[in-house]
Amino acid sequence: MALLDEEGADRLTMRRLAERLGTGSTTLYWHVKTKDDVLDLALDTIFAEVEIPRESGQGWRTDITTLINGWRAVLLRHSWSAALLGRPMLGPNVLARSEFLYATLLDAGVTESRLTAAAYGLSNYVIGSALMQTTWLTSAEQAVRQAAREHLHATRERYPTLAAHGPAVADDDWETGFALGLTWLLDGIETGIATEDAPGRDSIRDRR
Amino acid sequence: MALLDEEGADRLTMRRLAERLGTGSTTLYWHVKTKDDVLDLALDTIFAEVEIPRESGQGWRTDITTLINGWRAVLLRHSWSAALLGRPMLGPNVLARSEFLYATLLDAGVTESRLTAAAYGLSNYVIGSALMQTTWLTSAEQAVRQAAREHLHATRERYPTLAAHGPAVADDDWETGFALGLTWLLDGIETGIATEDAPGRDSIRDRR
DNA sequence: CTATGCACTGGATCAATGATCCGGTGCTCG
DNA sequence: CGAGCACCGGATCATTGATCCAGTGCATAG
Repeated sequence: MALLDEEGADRLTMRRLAERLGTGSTTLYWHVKTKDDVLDLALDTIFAEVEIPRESGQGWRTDITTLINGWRAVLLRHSWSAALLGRPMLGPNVLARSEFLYATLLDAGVTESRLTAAAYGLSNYVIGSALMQTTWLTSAEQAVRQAAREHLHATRERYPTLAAHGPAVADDDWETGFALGLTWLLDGIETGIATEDAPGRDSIRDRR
Repeated sequence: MALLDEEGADRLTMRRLAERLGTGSTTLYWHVKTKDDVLDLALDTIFAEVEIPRESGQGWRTDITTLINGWRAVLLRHSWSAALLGRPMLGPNVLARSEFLYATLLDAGVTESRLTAAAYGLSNYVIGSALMQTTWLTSAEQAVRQAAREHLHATRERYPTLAAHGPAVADDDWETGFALGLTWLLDGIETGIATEDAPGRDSIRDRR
């Protein structure tokens, strides 16, 4: 984790990791089958940092917002993690957060027909956002971002709108933008609860 | 592109690519600086397949929906692409689509304060969705998916909700789920147009 | 017709890296 | 005290991205 946080995913080598641990590189293979296992373990480990709201009594929107924001914060704090999300996440910590997400949505009255859409929508939004942001903050460090801005400026007659109302730059833009999109998704989910439009099927709330 | 489509990103080697092109591996480095350039070029190439709606007259929601759906379709068609999205996308084709997105939103009356949020929200949502879906459809092929289902079933007392209302399996689930989340985002964006809540700032529509 | 220059090619080669083989090493428990 | 086992690591291999440099063929100038 320390090695990943400090130098990024591409600088993680079995040899470097072993050196960091004060051991031989081949020793690692006694504890781990492949390097991918190391990444899978690291990825699941950071999810333990995401606090699960318990019995907050603030309502499902608040709970889910807390979870999603915490998820995003962790992904951004460990900037190497977002690029690794393209692998199956089946670790216990990831599953525990998913369990909470599903349970909270279900408890809030989200119909099963919309349940996966809601859970996946929220997850995908976080993943995409974190991936996009870390792409521009870390892999660029400054060189690529500068080059991007210059390139946009140089070709501004071809992409006038993009050059004028360019992509986010300040940190606040990322924050408020993410929060805004999250409320849109939550509003949509909430509307699905109030207005049940799946005919012939009782809502969960009615069954209680 | 053919090599990537057939065998995936991890099987793309400079040697294999050269062999496929009937040339020596080192020859490639005359035309391309690094392997990353190849990936960047490939990534921008597939964006050319996304058709930009032109003068449809169907309204901004239809146009944007068409663009986003086309974007998603391309990412899914080339299943290697989603995992590569964690790199700066500055190719002309990508920029052209972004330009259209920004311009359409702006023309629809989205205030500048919400413009980046809307554009990024939509983009991030597509990226996250495509990444998630391709992760489960390709990298698993079947083995991982099967293992995941068994694992969920084996530990169902720990994750009861997740096991009962498990993640999407059928193709239709992905489609409808994505469409649903997209409408939520669009609804949120549309609400921002109708109800202007940024005090002291005129909406673009008012200035016309 | 020839010479010059240049776009382009590819075999040899290097360094880094993931992974395996296999012979140790030290601790524990009977 | 000795057997068994969890654990270690040097040597080694195959793969891969990338570079060096000696060509090769073609077009154009003289």
